[in-house]
Amino acid sequence: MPETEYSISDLAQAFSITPRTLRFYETKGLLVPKRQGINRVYSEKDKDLLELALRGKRLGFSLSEIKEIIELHDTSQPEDPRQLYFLLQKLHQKRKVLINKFNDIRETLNAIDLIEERALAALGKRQHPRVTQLPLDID
Amino acid sequence: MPETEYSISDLAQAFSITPRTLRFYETKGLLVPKRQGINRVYSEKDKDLLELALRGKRLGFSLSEIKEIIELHDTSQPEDPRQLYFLLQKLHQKRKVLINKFNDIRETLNAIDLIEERALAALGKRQHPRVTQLPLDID
DNA sequence: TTTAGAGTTAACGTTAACGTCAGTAAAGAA
DNA sequence: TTCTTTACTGACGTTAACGTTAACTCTAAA
Repeated sequence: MPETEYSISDLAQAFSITPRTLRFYETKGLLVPKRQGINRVYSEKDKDLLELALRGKRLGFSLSEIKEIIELHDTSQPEDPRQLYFLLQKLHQKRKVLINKFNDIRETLNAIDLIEERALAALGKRQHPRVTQLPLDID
Repeated sequence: MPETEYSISDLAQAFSITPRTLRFYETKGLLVPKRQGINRVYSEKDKDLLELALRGKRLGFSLSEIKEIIELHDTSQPEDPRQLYFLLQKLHQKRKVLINKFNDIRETLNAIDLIEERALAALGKRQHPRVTQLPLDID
């Protein structure tokens, strides 16, 4: 299979960002695409990393935090077993941060549910409680 | 019960932020505490709103987005039923945004699980797959 | 052959979210 | 009364994450 490749404006359009953003991410070491002459050529893997990065942004991670995750991705085949131990520890940390964000979401949803309940009650529309269905705490 | 109140530095310490941040939020209309003379006096409700705001920040919401949520909170007892309809619609929107973030978290956790699996496999430590336990999609 | 379109680097501009500093005031301790 | 603590209001500084503009190159079509 002939490995699909993308121009800078291809990716920009696909993810509703600007070429400037991609160039900026490159200066920050997030996505470093190949070059054909002077032009940037993005691989499928680059595209995946970009998707990962944009998810991170939506979750409020800074670009340097996102870079850390991407670097974990790159270091996932370490020669030194101590490198591996370090990697696993880092992964565990990131997982904790994400799970904290998850709990923040739960509690914010609870707050919203509460507002809705009070609003409905204030109108006498004694409706079944809305309660957004999410799982219990994890740690 | 004598309604607990807080000074600006009380709240700052409690949430590991600076007084400057609280004053800044006030200029943005997020938290507008009472005054005793010239000094700010925060109520229990102010404290709750601050907690809500900081959760929002951790989830990557901007201060103006956070202000919207707080305003929903304030408008939750509308006189006009059309106001109520508008409120319910807004609440539904916010819920969607939060659920999108939730799905972003799930997928990022999946990516991290994948890195760990590959790292462990690369070491021959054929361990039980880590797979972070989170619920399925919601919409 | 000119010209339109897409890409490049370099440099300055902008906005959000505070940090920092200067100068002032009130209130209690020494 | 002087000193320290805590708070206040400007006002300017800072950092992250891009936006915008300028000046140039390279194809590809007219």
